[in-house]
Amino acid sequence: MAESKSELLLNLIKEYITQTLPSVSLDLVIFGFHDGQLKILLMRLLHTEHWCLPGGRIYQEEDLEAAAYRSLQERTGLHELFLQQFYTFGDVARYRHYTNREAIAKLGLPDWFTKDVNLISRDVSVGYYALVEFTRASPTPDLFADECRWWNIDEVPTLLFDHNRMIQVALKTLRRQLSYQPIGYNLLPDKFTMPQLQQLYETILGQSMDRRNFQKRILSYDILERLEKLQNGKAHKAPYLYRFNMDQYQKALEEERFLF
Amino acid sequence: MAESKSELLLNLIKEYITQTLPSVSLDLVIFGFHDGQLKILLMRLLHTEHWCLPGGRIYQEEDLEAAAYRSLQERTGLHELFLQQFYTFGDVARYRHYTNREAIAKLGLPDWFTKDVNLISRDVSVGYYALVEFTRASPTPDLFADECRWWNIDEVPTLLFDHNRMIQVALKTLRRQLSYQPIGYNLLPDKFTMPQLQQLYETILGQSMDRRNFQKRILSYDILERLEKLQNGKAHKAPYLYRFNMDQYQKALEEERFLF
DNA sequence: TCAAAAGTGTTCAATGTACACCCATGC
DNA sequence: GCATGGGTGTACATTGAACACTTTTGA
Repeated sequence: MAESKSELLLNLIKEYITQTLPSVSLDLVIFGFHDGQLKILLMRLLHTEHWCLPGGRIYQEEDLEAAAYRSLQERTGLHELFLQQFYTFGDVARYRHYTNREAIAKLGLPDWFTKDVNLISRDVSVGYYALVEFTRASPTPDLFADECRWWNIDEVPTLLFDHNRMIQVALKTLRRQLSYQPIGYNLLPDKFTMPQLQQLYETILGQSMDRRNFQKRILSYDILERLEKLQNGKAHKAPYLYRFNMDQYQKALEEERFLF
Repeated sequence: MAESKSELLLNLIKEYITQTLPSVSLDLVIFGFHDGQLKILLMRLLHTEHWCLPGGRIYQEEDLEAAAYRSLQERTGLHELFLQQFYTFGDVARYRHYTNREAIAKLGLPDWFTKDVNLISRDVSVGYYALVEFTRASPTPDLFADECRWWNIDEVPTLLFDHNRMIQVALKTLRRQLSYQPIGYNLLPDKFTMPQLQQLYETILGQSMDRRNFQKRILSYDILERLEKLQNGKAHKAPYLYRFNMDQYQKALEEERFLF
C-alpha cells in the first residue's frame, strides 16, 4: 500500500514535469472560522514533521485562476468559494532552506531521481487566499503530504519556505479587503447571529468592537435578512438569526462601497 | 546596421531561453504625469504598428522584484522609483490573438526559428506599476521594439495581448492605493505647487476636488514642507512651492494611515 | 483697475463613537 | 430574582463638504 502510494507520487511528479508550467506554482492560504478562532489549513509533508501551505501547479492549457480553484477544491472538497489572488512571491531565497536532495530523500523517492528532477525548483509562486466554511470543508492531503488539518492562526508553527510570510501578507490583504467589501459569506454557516458575525470581524481584525455600533453599521448596508430567533437554550435573550441577501451582498462586493 | 540589430536580437532571445525562467514574465505599467495628463509608457513592436506594455523576464538567480526594477530601469533610465506589484495574469487566452509564426515573421527573424523557439509562449505574467517623473525619464525601446514613448492615458490604442486590461487593473490599484497612502513623490518634480499636486490627484482619480478642502487635508498629514513662493510671471498671486518631507512621507507610506 | 489664480476660515451636515437602559431566558 | 447576553436609542465629538472673502500680480 505504501508502495502503491509511492508509485502514484512518481506518476504525479511525472505528470507535473510534462504537463504543467515550469517555474510557476501557486500557494493557498485557506482561512476558516470556528469557535471564535480564525484557522488556516496546513499540510504536513510526507515522512516529515514539516508543515507548509497547500499548493498547486498550472496545467499548460489551464487558466491560472482555474488552477487555483482546482487546487482549492482538491484540498477542501468544496467549490464555489471565495478565492482571491493577493501577491506573487519570487525571491530566489524562498526555497533556500530545503535542498532538492533532502526533499527527494524525505519523500522516500529513489535516489536516481536527484539527477533528473528538480523537485525543489526555483518557482515564482502566485499566492491566493480563500475563505471557506469550516464545517463543510473536508481537509484532504495531496500525495506529497501525510496530513492536512486546520491550525489556529496564532498557533501556526514555523513553516517551510516563505510560507509564514505568505500568511502574513494574506492576512494583511484580507484585513484591507474588509475595509471596502463585506465578508462572512463562505466563512459562516448559512444562518448566523449578529454576535457570531461580529466575532468574525473581531477575529480577523484582531480588535474588539462596540456591539451596538457594529450592529448599526452592518445593518445600514442592507446586506442582511433577519430571520426567526435562535432558540439555543442559553440563559439569556435569544439572538436573531440572519442570512446574507446575496443580491445585495454581491452588489456591495462589486461596488466596493462597504466601509469599515 | 539592421543586420547587426537582428543579430543582437537573436542573441537576446537565446539568452532569454537559456538564462531566464520559462513560463513567467513581467509587464510594466509605467505612469508619468505631465501637462495635467496622466501618461503611460508604451512600446511599438519591431516592424509593426502594434503597441504594447514594456515587459521583462526573470533571470534564474534573480529575485522577481529585482527583475522588475531592472526592466524599469532599462526602459526609463531611472532607478530608485516607486514600483508596485499589482496583479498576476495567467489566462491561457492572453496570447491568443498573436501566433508564434506571425511574431517571428514580424520580427524579421529567420523562418527556421519557428521550429525551435516559442517566442509567444504561454506565460504567466506578473504586473507591476511604476510612478516616474516624466521629465527625468528617457524612454528607451528594447530590442523587440522600434519605438518607446508616452501616451496620454485616455488615448491609449488597442494593445497587444491583454495589455489594455492590465492598464485598467493597474489604474484601479493605483486609485485604491491613493486612499491609504500618499502619492506624488516620483510623479512630480522635487519642488511643486499645491495646485500641481491637486491636479495630479484629480487626474488619477478622474474627478475634481475643492481647492480649499484639498489643501487642508494634505497639509494635515504633515508630509509637506513649505518653501519660498514661485515667481512664475503669471498674472495672479504666486503659489508657494512645496517639497515632500521624506521622513514623514515614508512614515505615512508604511503606516497606511493616510486617508483620502 | 480688472481678471485670474492662490491663500485662508467658517458653517453645517454626516458620520462615527461612547454610552445606558430594557428585555428574554435558564438556573 | 438574578446573572448573562442580546436588542435598541440618544448625546456628543469628529470629520468631511460646501462655500466667501481677501491677496497678489500682470496686462
